Amino acid sequence: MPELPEVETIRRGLGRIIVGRTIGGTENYSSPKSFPNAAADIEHFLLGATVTDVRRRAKVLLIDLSSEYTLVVHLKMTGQIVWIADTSRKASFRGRGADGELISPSRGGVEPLLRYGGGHPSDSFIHALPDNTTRQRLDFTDGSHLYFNDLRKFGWMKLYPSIEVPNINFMQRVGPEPLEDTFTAEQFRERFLRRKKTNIKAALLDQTVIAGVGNIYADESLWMSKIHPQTLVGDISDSKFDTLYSNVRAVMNLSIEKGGSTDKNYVDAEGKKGSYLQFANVFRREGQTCPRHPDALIEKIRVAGRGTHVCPVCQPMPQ
DNA sequence: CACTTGACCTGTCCGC
DNA sequence: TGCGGACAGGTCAAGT
Repeated sequence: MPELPEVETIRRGLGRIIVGRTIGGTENYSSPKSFPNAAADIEHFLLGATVTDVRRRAKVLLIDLSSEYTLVVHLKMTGQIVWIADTSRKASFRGRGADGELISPSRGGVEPLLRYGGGHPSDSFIHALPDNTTRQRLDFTDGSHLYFNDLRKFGWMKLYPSIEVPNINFMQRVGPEPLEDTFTAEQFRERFLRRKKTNIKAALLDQTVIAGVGNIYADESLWMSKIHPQTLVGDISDSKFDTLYSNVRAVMNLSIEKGGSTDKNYVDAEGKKGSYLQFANVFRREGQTCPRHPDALIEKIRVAGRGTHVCPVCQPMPQ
């Protein structure tokens, strides 16, 4: 689920909320894979530690602790990290999501707190946590909680000594951050040209080429750039690469501005949905007209084993 | 080595 | 309404 903009949105929210809070307890909900550290490590390096920073690399969240350990979190497809205030106060919560949609207290709920999501967007709701997707709970000493929820159990969180984080296999292999000011169009093109014989969609999804692009932003940036997803990397001109470079960055920056994309499961650190999909041009819009070509209908095809959305007119199939 | 496919999980949706 | 199969935003291991 979460791609770079979603993880970045969570990072910003968590950074505002949990830095300075101290972890007093934790509980696993029958899913050892979701938090596989040994009990002794949890005891020594998690409990009693204070959060000092929340960082992001690619789609991975890095929660730094005063114990000089870092809680590394990968949400994979359906993971959520949701902070809930002191439940003993049973405060009702009412506010607006990033898309302006009213968040109302759950019907008759005893603890109408912040979790939002699951199910269809039109019947979004808030209910108390934990729920049946909760895999781990962290308890702060001020009475607030951080829930790690993950329907499909692909995601995980794991404690590493902070100094070891750069040596994790994924961190060694992952490509540069595409939104960094120092990342240039030339570097972008050079990285992709190491994958000349694969199609551009597979290359965009390959985290060792550049970091952070997933299925949504791959389809959106290719549509903006008028490139068919099955085009071989080696067949793309330098000027098209410049266009794609700009559009990958534009699409992900816009999504961060909109609080990310919520299709089914994604919520930010406060349980709110993102609104980027309202601005999407092709993703999940098969059968609708292309914004550039009122006569053309967006198609859904399969590329690199993934559902892929294209306009057959502005993204003509390579021969 | 470059590239593709299947596996990891659970839930939902679609066609018969 | 029930049932089987395909599919879902990510990554790795194992295969060609």
